[in-house]
Amino acid sequence: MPMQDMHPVHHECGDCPIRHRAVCARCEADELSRLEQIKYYRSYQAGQTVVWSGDRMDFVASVVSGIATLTQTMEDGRRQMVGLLLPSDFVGRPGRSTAAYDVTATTDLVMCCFRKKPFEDMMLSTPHIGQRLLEMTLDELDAAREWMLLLGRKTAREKIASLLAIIARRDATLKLKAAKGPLVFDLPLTREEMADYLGLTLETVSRQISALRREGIILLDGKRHVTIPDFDLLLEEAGDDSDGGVLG
Amino acid sequence: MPMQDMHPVHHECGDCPIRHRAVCARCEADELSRLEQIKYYRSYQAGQTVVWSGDRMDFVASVVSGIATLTQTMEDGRRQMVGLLLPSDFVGRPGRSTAAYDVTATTDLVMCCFRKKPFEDMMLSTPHIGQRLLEMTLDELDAAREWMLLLGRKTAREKIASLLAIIARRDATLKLKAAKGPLVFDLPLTREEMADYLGLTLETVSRQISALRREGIILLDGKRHVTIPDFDLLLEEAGDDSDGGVLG
DNA sequence: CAACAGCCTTGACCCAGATCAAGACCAGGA
DNA sequence: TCCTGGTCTTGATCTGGGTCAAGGCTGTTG
Repeated sequence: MPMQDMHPVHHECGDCPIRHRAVCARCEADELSRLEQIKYYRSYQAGQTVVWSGDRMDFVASVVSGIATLTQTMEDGRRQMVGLLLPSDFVGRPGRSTAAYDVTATTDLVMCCFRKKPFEDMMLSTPHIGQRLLEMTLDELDAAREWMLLLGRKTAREKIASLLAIIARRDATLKLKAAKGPLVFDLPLTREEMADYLGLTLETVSRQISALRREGIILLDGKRHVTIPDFDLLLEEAGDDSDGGVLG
Repeated sequence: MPMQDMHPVHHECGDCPIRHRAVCARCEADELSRLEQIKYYRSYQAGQTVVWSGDRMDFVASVVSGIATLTQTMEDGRRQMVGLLLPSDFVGRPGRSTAAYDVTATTDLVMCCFRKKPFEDMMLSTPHIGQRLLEMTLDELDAAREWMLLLGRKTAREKIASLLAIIARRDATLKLKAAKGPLVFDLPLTREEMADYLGLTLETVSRQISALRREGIILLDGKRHVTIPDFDLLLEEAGDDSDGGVLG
């Protein structure tokens, strides 16, 4: 086993199986080494497609670095993003052999993969992993339902504000930053990708971002670099009551 | 144990824990009797609220008969349905003590409940149940993602056609009916509830249903009784490519 | 350097679906 | 029997966001 693939039992690395760091507290060296044996890495360049909907997909994976999206496309080309995968998020479904969505790398992407069959075997023999996976899936379901409220009932302005809040919050979480003070980050999505996320056109996305900038709710440096001087102000525009975190 | 609560190991009843009939093939009499000991029934009238979002919820449950909905509401009253629960569907989240959504009975409803603590204990000692729950949650996540495509990108007409297709399909499944021939069923939702499902207003729902009726794609007897002479014709209007089942 | 390609912005106009309003239908209660 | 309230339909009008079109900005390639 190469050096960089070894780590202690209670490691904190981002490439662990199904956010493995959260499981480690109770896991055994034995489990870990079994996971080590079936894992491998894959890298993709920004814009590359990981799998197409309907393709055979014989692995599950977790995002190590970079950002990936899940999208659905109708025959006439209308697209809807249905998942946004940030580092530590899980991709793939145990018990299914073909991908249900297009998976695309929107930035350079590294994933930690597990061949499906051995992974499923491990799930059977190691209840922790299944439990952790259930927890993560339930979180994703909650996020999807928050997203449904956004798609069905929010205005364009509220949609943009919500998306910026989601990205800002997740970015702050990843950086382990304190909640207060202005938030600064780079948008990981193009205007078109944001439109696909929000059920809008890219023109509307552009217009609403310009409006928020004009009104001082966000600051823009270039097209991607965002500063949020007052997060509460942004949340007000988003129309959220609960400010529970929403993820991909 | 009262007579009506006893059943053989490979029963087919609809009130079983987390669609228990699907687990039975591999479950033991022992497990079953433990489940029997922690289960109880609750009934609600049409229109009654089961729990409000934010309320304490110390049970998980599966729908025995009738229909329930999960909805989210914004402060100004905009509502979005985020789940439609038909018989055998599961409600509640292990590991969370308050409800995240309003749960409402839209028809008379019977649920088979399990107090949360003993249910969670059982999950730990009985891997089957956790596995089955993971499977069901993944199905729900897929359904939610299909729903997101509907909310974000479909026209009003496509939304209505999709909803009718979903209800017709699930209804046929519950009745174990053959796929061919005209489908006949009663709409379990008011126009307003359909609107909340689809991210539309009730007027638009009404107009689009009228349009589909005028064009012979559906037949209406009264306001609720629907006949679909040709299911494929309906699917065409729905704009679906995959005709995989979508559920609540 | 110019030419080009991606990405983004802004304007002008249009239309699907929201909003506002009026009434139809139907079941239940007095 | 007539009310009454809930549900549904239909019409008239309005508007948020889509569509079409014309550039602007920036980085890359020759």
